[in-house]
Amino acid sequence: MRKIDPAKHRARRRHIVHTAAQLFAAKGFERTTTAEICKAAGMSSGNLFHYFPNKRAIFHAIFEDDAGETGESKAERLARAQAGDDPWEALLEVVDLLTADAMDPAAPPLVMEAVVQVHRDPELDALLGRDNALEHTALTTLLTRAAAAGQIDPALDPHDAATWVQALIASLYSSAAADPAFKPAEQLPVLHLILQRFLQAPPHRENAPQA
Amino acid sequence: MRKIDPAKHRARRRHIVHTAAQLFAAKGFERTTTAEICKAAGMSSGNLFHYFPNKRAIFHAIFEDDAGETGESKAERLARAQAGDDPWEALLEVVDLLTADAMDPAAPPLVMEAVVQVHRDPELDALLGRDNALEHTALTTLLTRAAAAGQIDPALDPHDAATWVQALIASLYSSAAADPAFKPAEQLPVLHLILQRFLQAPPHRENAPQA
DNA sequence: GTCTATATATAGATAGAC
DNA sequence: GTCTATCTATATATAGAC
Repeated sequence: MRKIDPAKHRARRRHIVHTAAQLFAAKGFERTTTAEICKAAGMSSGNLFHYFPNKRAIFHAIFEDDAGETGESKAERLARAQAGDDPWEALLEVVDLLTADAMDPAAPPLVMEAVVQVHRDPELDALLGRDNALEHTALTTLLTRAAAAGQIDPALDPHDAATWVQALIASLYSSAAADPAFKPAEQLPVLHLILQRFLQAPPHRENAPQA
Repeated sequence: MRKIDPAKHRARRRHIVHTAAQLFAAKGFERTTTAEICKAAGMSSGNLFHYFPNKRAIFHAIFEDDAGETGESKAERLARAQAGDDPWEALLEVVDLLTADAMDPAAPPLVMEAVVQVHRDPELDALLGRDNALEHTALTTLLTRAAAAGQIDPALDPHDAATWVQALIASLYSSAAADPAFKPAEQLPVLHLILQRFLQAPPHRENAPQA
């Protein structure tokens, strides 16, 4: 029986998405032409549009949370990291998970491109909004648990703090995208330091600077 | 004598730039057409290109540091804020200066758009690079002085810390651009808190969480 | 599934009258 | 300085053969 081979089809899609992602990262969405994608992926225009209905769909596919052949999806890994017994340790694991992608040189420009496109593309907005909500919920839960366990400043609003943890992680991407000298891997320890000092309960102190 | 009126010419340019900025913020650079800018600015295509050689030049003009009719340029205000006697106070003033623009709803999307365009536009890269270097130098100087005055953690590398202060400020823009629920004005106190805790010398503590 | 060829649209920029 | 009219290029997407 030789119907269509869905595995082959998926692999071909992946190849297109991967090729296009490099181009989108380097040149942006609108300045990357479908002709360039075709050439880089080694196929014709007619064939490319056999796999995707339009250019935008290729961009969306970059951000879809597919599990890959071997590993878990990001949502699954997030759930697992969140499940740890020690809330502070679990928080650090989640942070590591969310910062890992920043080491891929293509990721920061792609994320910036997505932020810019999100206003003009409700479908992408929904897609990334779901991701974002998932992360925010995980962080809020962990921060609440960490506060209850006396590991962080109980005066912090967990919801606001989670938003800022996300913002700090996003800094890794935006700084890398804006400045080639900024290397996420090198800056990770500083990010950890900032998170620790921000979230930690401040002990009593005498000579604090006045804000 | 009725030569050309340079003041009128500048005002007309400003009008175009301001109009275009709103459109670029809402729809991005490439998806905003010169025809739309013409219509919104109330002029013809022929006339628009009498003021600017091309569309990109309009975008550049948004980020040029012109003093406005009345006030100082941003570089001047930065120099003044930097000159204060108390380094910590001066640092806060510089931070306030650099966060002020984030309250304008058009600014965050414009900044994101600029980050994305900077890779494809060496001229814009140079323009924003100068700005960035100016701010970084100011912050590094102040952080060095503050460390010498015992106001912040002397173990921090002033150069790295300055980079992160900039990253934290940039968070205000990128978070606002990515999430409509994020209001920079409301989040400013949290930013100050993070800066204070990050930069402050940490006193000795017993029950710190382990990183 | 893959190709070649092309329809269709729309953009940025210019020419030249007033 | 401002306009109308238009040139030229290029992009996305489709049609239809193999």
